[in-house]
Amino acid sequence: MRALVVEDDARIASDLGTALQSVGFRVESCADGEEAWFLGDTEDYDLVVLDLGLPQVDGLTVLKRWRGNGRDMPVLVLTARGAWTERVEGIDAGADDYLPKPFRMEELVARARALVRRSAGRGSALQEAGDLVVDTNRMSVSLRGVPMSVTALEYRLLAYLMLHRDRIIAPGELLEHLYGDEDAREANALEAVITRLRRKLGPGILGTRRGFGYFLEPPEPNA
Amino acid sequence: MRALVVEDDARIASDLGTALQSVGFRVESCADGEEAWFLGDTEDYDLVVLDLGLPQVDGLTVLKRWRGNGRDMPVLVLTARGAWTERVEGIDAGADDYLPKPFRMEELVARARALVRRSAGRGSALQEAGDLVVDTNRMSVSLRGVPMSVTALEYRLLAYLMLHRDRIIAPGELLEHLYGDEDAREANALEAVITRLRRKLGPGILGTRRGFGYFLEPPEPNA
DNA sequence: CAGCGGCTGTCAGGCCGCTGTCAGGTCGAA
DNA sequence: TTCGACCTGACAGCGGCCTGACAGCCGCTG
Repeated sequence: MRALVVEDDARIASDLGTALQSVGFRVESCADGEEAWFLGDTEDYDLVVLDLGLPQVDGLTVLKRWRGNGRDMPVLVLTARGAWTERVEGIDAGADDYLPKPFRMEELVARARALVRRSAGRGSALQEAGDLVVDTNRMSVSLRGVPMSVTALEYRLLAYLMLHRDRIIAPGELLEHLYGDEDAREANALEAVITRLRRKLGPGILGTRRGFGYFLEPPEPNA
Repeated sequence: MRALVVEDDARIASDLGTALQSVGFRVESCADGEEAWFLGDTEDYDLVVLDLGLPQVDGLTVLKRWRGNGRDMPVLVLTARGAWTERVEGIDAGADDYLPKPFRMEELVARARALVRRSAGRGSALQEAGDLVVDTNRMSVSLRGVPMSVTALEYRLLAYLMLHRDRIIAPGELLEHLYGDEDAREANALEAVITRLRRKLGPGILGTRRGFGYFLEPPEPNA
């Protein structure tokens, strides 16, 4: 999961970053609206946490621009306390959820995860695809009801494929998701993870489309 | 367990603090409504003890603000004796329990623990997970029916794992709940506690998921 | 005040599982 | 058949985690 934190208060931004990281997000952040607008428009995030009071360009303006350009990632807006009018404007601008400042980090995390799940079209902590079940609470995976042990990296890979099980994920996107671009790895690192995962999962689960990327096989209609 | 005491009388606040600490709470306190409102909104408490007569902002107002912001932690309100109108207002504001001043410390402690248990969705003071039983009344732990002695820190760690036994707890979250962020410790401090606990508990109770965190092993299905 | 013992954080050392890299091998597409 | 994308077994390094030792702190005791 890739998250963008747009927040000009360095301390809050840092807290947000660590909180989101601790539940599996890879977090990037920026402090002003201009950069936020650029990043949100060019990069692909699974979640954006957006503070409204920003230097240069107001958060609401940024949000409107994104939506105007057809960007539909879930956006969680941080509003000032009691700023009732901001909420209404936020709704119009296309925010997905709100949190008044100051807020509890746990609540933000809970809402963030709910947003991501909702945006993927599922509401449960248990995500299923065919024989595969991923429990985001226990961070565990089970296959045909049998729990299996996966490493941290394997888990993140599986969870990401699970969330986007309706499309094919390019290797570059997976590398981006697993490592980020600051400490990038060779493509072979990803292939190694895939191989190890397949050894555990068995055939017919994790598929490849040569030249395109990886995907989770749809459940068998028979049996 | 983390508790916030909101009380402007320094002596009462001090007594409350020691009483709650003696039954296992990590206590923070503040003396005016403004700070209380901020703390209750930003920090995560398992219990709040709230006096209504406060400088700056009235306790009821603080409580209403919390609830208005969706904070649902259990709040125990201290009312002046015979001020039954305050109770009615308190109910509307969203208090969970009341205690008229002056009160006996034992009663407050009992109600406080009952509140915490209720909010955790477990009605009993006895929490069980497999062979392990934690008695939050006596602050005692027993293993396979045999009582065992644990230190204060070990107890708090166990009680927290017990309360969240359905998921994996990241080391950062445990550090946060054992120490708070104001006097943070290195991760190794937590590891030391874990090691000492495991030495007492024996194998198969306190598990590790490398890269994720710690958890209580589910009970053995076989006898 | 000195001594003592329990509790706990820090340090240093070590183990071992995880993971990236490498060197091939395999397979599909044109 | 050729090329390149992809797979895979082996291996080494890293780092998460564990643990024994030690010292500081604190309450208790004489």
